[in-house]
Amino acid sequence: MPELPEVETVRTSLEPRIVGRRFDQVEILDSRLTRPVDPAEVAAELTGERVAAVGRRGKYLIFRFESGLVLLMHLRMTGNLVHSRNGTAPSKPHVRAVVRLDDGSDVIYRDVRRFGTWLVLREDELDAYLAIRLGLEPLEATFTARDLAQRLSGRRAPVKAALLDQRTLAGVGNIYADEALWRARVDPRRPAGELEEGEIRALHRGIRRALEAGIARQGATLRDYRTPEGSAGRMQDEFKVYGRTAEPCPRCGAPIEKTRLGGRGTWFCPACQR
DNA sequence: AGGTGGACCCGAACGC
DNA sequence: TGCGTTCGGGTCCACC
Repeated sequence: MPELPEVETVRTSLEPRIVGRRFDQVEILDSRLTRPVDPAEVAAELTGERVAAVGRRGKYLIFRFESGLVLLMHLRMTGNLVHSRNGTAPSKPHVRAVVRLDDGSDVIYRDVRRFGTWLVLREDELDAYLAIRLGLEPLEATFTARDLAQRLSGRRAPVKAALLDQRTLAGVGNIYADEALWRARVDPRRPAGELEEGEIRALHRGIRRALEAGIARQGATLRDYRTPEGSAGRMQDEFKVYGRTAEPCPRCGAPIEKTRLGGRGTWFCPACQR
């Protein structure tokens, strides 16, 4: 599932391949992708646009065009971008859109579960759209433990549920939430507002370290995620707790437990996460 | 008002 | 073997 590290890896890989290129042809094969907007309308808007920059905010990819148009893309769970230099779009299953660039290469969007979204906005609409959905960027230098404390204070929801809320901070999903809480030695079931100052600092550090580790390994490939060059990430080999039911905690050796929190599978060490 | 659970999807894993 | 059921997860939305 693409979370911040996976989306950042996609952004980094795509940037040199797409900046300066023009969208020559745009084919949108699944109307769910642009719903409620007609896919033909979106394809027409994007055709002829030249890419000025590829950005990221939380789990969103942001394609900025020279005209001031913006394509805001969310991969959700199984969305996947492939860059094909030869141009020939590989006849793979679940292709939902194809963009032919002016150098003859193709950007292919695949999505098994069809949850991903493409939204076209004007540059001046972007900040407002993102501001109501997303909190601070956890890897920005301006994101401090104090900011985290402020976002968590007074909240009775389990701290993991608060981390999954994208308005608390942007980009942490189910995997990195569990990994960050393990690093911070914090029990995911604790009410967010009851964490002490030292625990907040540890959590702040744990979030950043977990996300940085994910970026350094080009994300985690469990099933669908691939970089645009088609390679798998390696972060799944470094998971401390995620998906490791009954395996020994890498820190204290106690068996990892699985529970359910906020409707999601949650893995933690019952001995050293307090 | 903040918190929670279901809907949206579909392939894989599981159970009988 | 084969079929039906369950699972999973990001975001939105309805409902407490």
